Amino acid sequence: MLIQANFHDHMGDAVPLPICDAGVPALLALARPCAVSIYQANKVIYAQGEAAGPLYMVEFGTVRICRLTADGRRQINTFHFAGEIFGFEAGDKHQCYAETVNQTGIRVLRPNSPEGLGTGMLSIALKSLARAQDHLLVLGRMTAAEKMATFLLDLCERQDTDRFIELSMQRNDVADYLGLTFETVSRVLRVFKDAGMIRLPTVNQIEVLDIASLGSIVE
Amino acid sequence: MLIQANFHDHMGDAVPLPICDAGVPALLALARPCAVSIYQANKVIYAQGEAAGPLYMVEFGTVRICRLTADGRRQINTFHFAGEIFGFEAGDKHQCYAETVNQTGIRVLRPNSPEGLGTGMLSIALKSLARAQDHLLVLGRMTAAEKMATFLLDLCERQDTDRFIELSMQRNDVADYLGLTFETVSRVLRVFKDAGMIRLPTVNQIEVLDIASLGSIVE
DNA sequence: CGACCTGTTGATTCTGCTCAATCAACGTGG
DNA sequence: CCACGTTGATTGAGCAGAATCAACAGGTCG
Repeated sequence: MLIQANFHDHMGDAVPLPICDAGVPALLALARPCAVSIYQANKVIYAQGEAAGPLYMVEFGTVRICRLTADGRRQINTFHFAGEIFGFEAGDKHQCYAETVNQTGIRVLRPNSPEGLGTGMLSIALKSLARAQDHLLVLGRMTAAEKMATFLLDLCERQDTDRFIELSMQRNDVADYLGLTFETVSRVLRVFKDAGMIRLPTVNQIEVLDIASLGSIVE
Repeated sequence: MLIQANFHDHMGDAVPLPICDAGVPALLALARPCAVSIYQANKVIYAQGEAAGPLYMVEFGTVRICRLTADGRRQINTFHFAGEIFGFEAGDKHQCYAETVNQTGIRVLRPNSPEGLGTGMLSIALKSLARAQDHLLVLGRMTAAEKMATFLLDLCERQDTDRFIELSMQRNDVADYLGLTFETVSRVLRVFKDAGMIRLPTVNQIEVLDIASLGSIVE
């Protein structure tokens, strides 16, 4: 079991490990291979306002990219899972902050040419943009049930399963991702369960029983 | 006055004009200079699902980038004003559609190198991403008044004024941009007016009387 | 003039939030 | 081993903010 660490600790306590396996995607051959750091849960990878620089790749675990309002409300823009890349910014400062959700391995990608990773980076940035645009529709125009169904279907796709979802984040994170409260997340899951669409074997597992019905909620 | 055209007409009826002024920004010197097309209001520039290809630059007027849910609810992701560039996509198909809001001049930018506009395009894509991320926080975690105040302040910045806003879009567009109904937009504007923060000389003009108070709503 | 469109305003409804109690899982310390 | 505290999840009751439904006003165009 993971040792739950204090919430807002910084990356200083990450444990850098000299793991350098050769299985890095071809896209990223341009970057200098770097060690993987292992972070415990709820550790800050970079903070809002911090100087932006390197890119990061998730080796295992889950990362959340967040923003806060002045009075502390939080919006999670995206979750990143194994194999995904994050950390690019328009300006020279991070306007979002990145944290680990659970125990997570992160590889730093330092471009070895001054102008960055070039074409590969553009393609990744455009994918991020597409994902953000998808999410705008969800946040702006969907009901709680539609948001939740969209989220579950997205997880199914990204975890490459049509039945068993491992939920690495907790209700609070899901709520802040979908623009809801954690109570509403809980209630909607119950509705889906009562409708026979899902099962909840444990708190962190969701078994999808009727993917078609979930799909029909989103339409 | 503009001639209001039918809603979902396609770009076939755009009037291509052979205007080729030399004032194109340095960033875009890589693109073949093209003619400017003049569109009337509410014309489709590209449709959802259509093959993505060229970039577009707004010469004058306003463009909205939209998505629809299956049952017709609309989310406007961004508005684009003069000088701004839009039209890039992650895949080979447009996942959003672009329409003119009012009479608008659009220059098509066809990259003359096969891999596109390169570094310049990355920088533009990252700005779009940053804008989308800002908007996620607005849609997910702000109240109607906060959304509206954020929108007005954003318009002030982008129109480079701290008093007189020319509102090129109508209430319905603002609502679909902020994830509200047009009635709510109307009501919130009235609240701001009654509070002495703004004046509404005409339906399409907003004079900001107390920018500090607007700012304090957003915090 | 009448038809239509956009915007404003009012009345009512309802979705999702707030506040609060309870429960289960887990760890700690006597 | 059990009492206790903590944390995350569930559930309930009541409320509030925004949506919906509806009426109406002002402007434009045929």
